[in-house]
Amino acid sequence: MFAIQPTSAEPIYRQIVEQLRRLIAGGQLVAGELLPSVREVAGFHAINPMTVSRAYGMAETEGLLERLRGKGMAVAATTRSTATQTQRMALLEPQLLELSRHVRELELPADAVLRRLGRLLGD
Amino acid sequence: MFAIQPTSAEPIYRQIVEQLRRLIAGGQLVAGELLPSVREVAGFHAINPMTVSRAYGMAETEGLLERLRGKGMAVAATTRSTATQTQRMALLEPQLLELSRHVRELELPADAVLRRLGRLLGD
DNA sequence: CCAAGTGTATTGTTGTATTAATACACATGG
DNA sequence: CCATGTGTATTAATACAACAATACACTTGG
Repeated sequence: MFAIQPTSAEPIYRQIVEQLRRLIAGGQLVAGELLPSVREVAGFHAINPMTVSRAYGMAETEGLLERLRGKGMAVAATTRSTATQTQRMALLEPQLLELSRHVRELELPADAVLRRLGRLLGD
Repeated sequence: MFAIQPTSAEPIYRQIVEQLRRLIAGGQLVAGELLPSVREVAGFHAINPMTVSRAYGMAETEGLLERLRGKGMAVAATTRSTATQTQRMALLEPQLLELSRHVRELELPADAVLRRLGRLLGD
């Protein structure tokens, strides 16, 4: 039901869109699957329904979702259920670049960072 | 002279503050060192002097910088020149946590991510 | 058929964040 | 001494996010 942090600086509607991008690319949401309704999500997180609608609308424009009139929003059929690993890695690239810039500014040794990340990734 | 991207969603003043935090913690800016003046930075990047001043002001409040009246801003003397590696790693932690959440959502294998990051870090 | 469920367009309001424009107080240093 | 350099207080302009309250078009399912 989406991990939303209403306090974050990241706008809520964008948190939802970006999460949709990753969950669909990763295959945790499969083509045709019906999403929780705008009012469900809004009620659960105590946010405005229009905020969720906005996120869904952007995801539709992006081709991630499609609107089933009267039923709700579903994962678009045109989306190949799971993107290739290379495609999924590409979604991570900007974040990795920013991270490595920060590592350099902090003058941290690469292996220490890699060890810590490895542990976080459950390895 | 700071790496600023005026187009980024990240506010300019915060880009500066966070960069100061890392450069000081990493030891690339040493205690007592004089920073480029507000107008120098603003002119160089074609941004408003007040934006730079705001960043400097916040860094002073945070104890990173101190104001030398009539001369400018300098790296605070109280700052131990270089933080311990553990302290520097802590500054990276939030970013690592967000990254690992995205990796899970994308269902990417840990070793692929670690290999890519390793390459970006110059191995 | 029709109540109840979809998403959404519309309008207005509120609160906040960011940046800009301007003018000011102050210290330096030849 | 005073031109020149600091940083900054103040005010305003702009944009954006989120909320609120409706009303609407549509489909489903009993």
